[in-house]
Amino acid sequence: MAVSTEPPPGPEAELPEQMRVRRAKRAEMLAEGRDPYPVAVPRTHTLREVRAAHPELGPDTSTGDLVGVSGRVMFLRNTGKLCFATLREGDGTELQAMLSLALVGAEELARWKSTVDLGDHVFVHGEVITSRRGELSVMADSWDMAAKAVRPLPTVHNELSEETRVRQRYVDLIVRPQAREMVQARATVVRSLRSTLHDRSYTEVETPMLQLQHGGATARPFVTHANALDTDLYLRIAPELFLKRCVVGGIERVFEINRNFRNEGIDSSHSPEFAMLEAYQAYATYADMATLTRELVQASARAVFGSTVVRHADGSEHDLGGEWRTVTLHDAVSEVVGQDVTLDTPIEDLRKLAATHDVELKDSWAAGEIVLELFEKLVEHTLLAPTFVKDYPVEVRPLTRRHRSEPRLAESWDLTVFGFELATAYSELVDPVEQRDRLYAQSLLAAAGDVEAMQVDEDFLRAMEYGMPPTGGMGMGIDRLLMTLTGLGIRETILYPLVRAE
RNA sequence: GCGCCGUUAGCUCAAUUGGCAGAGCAGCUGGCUCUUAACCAGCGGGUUCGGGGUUCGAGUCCCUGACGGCGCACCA
Repeated sequence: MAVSTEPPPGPEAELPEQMRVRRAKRAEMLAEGRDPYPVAVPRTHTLREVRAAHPELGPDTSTGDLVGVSGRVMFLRNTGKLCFATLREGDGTELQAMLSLALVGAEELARWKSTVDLGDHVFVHGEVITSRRGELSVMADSWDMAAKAVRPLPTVHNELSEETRVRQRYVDLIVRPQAREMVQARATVVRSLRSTLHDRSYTEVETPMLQLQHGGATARPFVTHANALDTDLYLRIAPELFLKRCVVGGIERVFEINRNFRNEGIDSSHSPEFAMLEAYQAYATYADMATLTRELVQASARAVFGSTVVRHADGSEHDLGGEWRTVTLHDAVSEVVGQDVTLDTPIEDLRKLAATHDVELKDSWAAGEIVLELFEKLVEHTLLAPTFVKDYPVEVRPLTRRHRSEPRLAESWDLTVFGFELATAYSELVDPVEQRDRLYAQSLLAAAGDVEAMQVDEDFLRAMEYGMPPTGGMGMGIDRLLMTLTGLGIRETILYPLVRAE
């Protein structure tokens, strides 16, 4: 084998051909004294502004308007003496640029052809015209690089693989309009939620995400460490206990929109970090919170779609308008199994029912837990229209106030839409003595090894002892609200979902 | 955590029983003054996810690891 006279292969030599070519073009520009990354370009109009100023021009028209525009090159069509490029700016607006030999001269035209690649940001100055085909364009009298891309854009005409979309969301945003739309939809929804709550005299607060004790939900937390305090801290699984402290303190309508962290399974509807709205209202009950929740969701739909009719990615339309169905847990199960299931149904009958429907049960389960399991396995996925499922057995809502007329039930509901849980609410437990008993029971579970059980938060109990007014509380997943509105998976609604290291 | 499927050019994907790794777009060279995923002619581009094995010969078969998808379990 001959000895190579080439320099030893370095990182440059190992780059794909297309990246070497683009880096060479960048180097060429520098060698010619041209900056491939100028600090500014003399832009006078956005592409959108140019389009807005000339909405209806016929083919082959000159306007006399001189503009300086810039954008990312999305398509290139070079002929011998006339070049076309489609420029695009951040909001997706596109405008054609044209460069002709007659106007820019041979040297500048050649420089365009040899240095501009798909994906580059370019600046073009010239007259606003329409082409013979009627395409609104800027006919260049000069052009410059605004920012050279050294990595090739993926083919615009193929769908990116789901993994690339998630891992390289910036590329997804460049090539896929729906990705940009999701970002806007999410921002619109969050703005709408805040607006609806502010209209109802709610106060927004921010409570700790790093907590000494985790509570407010049953879930496995992430653990981290504070060096200054030499103590372990938990990333919060819910803001609930701090928001309730706010209610004790007199912030009688309070909400927070922020991230929770749960160290649990990851799938198409679960992310380890997820955005949540929690709202608490003094002198409200779970029924009031149902009305609030419906209004929040419907206002969000109107903010995004201009109507309560939501359009899913598959093209289907669903109307979330009007009143929503409310059904008790037991009635929901009764309907689907075709026989009456009530609080008085003997546990043996429930077990038989589970067996007939191939629902596996744990031996330790009480009647309420079996009914809930029947609901989750047989009913939940069938509830497509928004449905409040209410009045859960106390066994499965250990921290909730008892129902005012049936002590075996808790005043709580889950809102199910398109087969998954979107929100949950309670008439909150405010008796500090009972609260202490229940948290103590949880702590015994924790001591016995239940990683999801709550700890006894003495400061929270102290707050409760000062007296918390009757209060309704509600929690809603923001990501899931976006899923409800768009029909997409949770990883599509989160800009940068957690992914394993490459 | 368990099971099944997958990973091939910059991107999206092919490759028959184990027998010369291909296509479209993108790139490079040349041509073209009205293109719209332009067109015409030509050319280059690969650690077939990593490691090990079987075989005359492995993208293909076996073992192992990484990553991903789906299902189950857990959960909102």
